[in-house]
Amino acid sequence: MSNEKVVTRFPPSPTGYLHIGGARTALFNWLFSKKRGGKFILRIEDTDEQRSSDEATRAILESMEWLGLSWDEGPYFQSRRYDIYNEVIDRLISNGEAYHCHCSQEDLEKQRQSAKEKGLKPKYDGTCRDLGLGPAPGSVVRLKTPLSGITQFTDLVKGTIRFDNKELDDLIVRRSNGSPTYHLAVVADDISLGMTYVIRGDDHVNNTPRQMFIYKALGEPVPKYAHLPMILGPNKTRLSKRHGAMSVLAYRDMGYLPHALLNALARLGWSYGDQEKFSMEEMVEKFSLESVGKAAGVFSAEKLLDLNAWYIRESSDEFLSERLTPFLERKGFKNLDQEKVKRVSSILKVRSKTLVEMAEGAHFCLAEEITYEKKGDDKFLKPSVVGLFEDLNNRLAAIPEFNQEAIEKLFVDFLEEKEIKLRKLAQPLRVALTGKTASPGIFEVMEVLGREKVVERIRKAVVHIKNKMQDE
RNA sequence: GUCCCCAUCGUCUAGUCAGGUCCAGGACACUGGCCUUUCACGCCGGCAACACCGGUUCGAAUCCGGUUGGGGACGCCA
Repeated sequence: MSNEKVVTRFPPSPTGYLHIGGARTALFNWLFSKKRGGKFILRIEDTDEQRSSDEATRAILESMEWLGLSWDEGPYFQSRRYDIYNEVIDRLISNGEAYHCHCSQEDLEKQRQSAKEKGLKPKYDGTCRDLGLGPAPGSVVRLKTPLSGITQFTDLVKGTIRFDNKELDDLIVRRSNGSPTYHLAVVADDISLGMTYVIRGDDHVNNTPRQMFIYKALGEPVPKYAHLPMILGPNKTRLSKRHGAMSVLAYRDMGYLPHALLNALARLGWSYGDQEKFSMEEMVEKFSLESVGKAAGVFSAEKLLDLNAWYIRESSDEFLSERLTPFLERKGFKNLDQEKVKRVSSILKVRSKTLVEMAEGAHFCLAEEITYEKKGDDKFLKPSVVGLFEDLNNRLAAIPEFNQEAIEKLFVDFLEEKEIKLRKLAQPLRVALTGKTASPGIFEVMEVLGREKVVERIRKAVVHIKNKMQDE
């Protein structure tokens, strides 16, 4: 392992929430810096004053924190670093690497139009390039890019990529309102923050040569690049809000564990043999840019769900009850007994794919009253079980210890005496105790519910059945 | 349109750099069965792919060329 300094960054622009694609870029940068003992920097690219919002910034920070992708430096805000960019632009101008351009936006638009009509790539024709113009109202500053030659770089995931410089035009580095453009700000920041690796989405491949021009004009070393393949929506086109580009926070609210999301994201594009599940430590230890694939991929919500279910199953009761609490509170449960939440978590975790599902499943245990599911009520709460329920209730009230083991023993004797199968009794009882036809094991349910509630609910079920009989 | 990139089961992928051990492995989904007090979990089994064409080679998923298909970029957005 080299002792090369590693500095990576994640630079979202706060024009919307953080979605899957951004989160994966952040994750890969984070993993790479951790793996190499480097630094991970968060930078907010808010140079577009129109579209940036504080709300989006907050959502991004909240998402990063929830995911646990901690940053070593930042967040830096580009909007507060204009001095740096202006200094760089002025240097470019005085070095003759950039020039003032007076072309109007209308002219440029016309140029683009006619280029397209001729089947050419729309690009600036360089009208002002050698005019030696000075600044003027409404003018911009453009970089003087090479007119010929080849620009190439070795992408750490895609290999060598080369561009003919003729394909590129003189990009704007300072807008007519005086603000720096994306390319300029990115390069200036990456230089000033000492970035050594730029790991970003595939959609930036074409931006790379442009940014390399700026580095060269400034006489600065170019960082190493790694372009991650795009994440596609289910329709195989770019992820959009219509097609699965949900906010990271939406996943949180749907009851996903951050670790599950991170694991799913890691496996989208990166692999380590056949391994599917990784602890965060393993992810860091095993991550490498060489094993990142080149092809774009579709994010699978089903796989995420499976992973989430697995991580829930594997989590401790302690951890789960903590995570579950906000979801229970959202359902209106207040002053929760944490011990009880822990116990219900333990019997629910094997059958919950999300925390939302789990909170739903915990209802029977935490709510004062339950309502019977129509289907279960009709099918199982019948007059034929009244006698059994009453008899059973007397015995449940009488056993010394009210735990699973004791209850099960009581049942064995009871069933033998009545000469019935457990299934004859379990389903009606399940409906009586939980209101539902599906629940954790009936003995587990009883223990978690506690003797008092069990006896009460069986009694209420008996009353309920008798009422139904009268109504008929 | 021009440029850049990509191409293994429905999806994520292993295998491709160092061609034979791959009539292609794993996972998710789907599906048959077992277990069983329900629902799950778990276990056993099934379905299912090297885009196409040509070349190199004794031999190609793997190397080369082309075709097709897909994605991305072409902004005073990032």
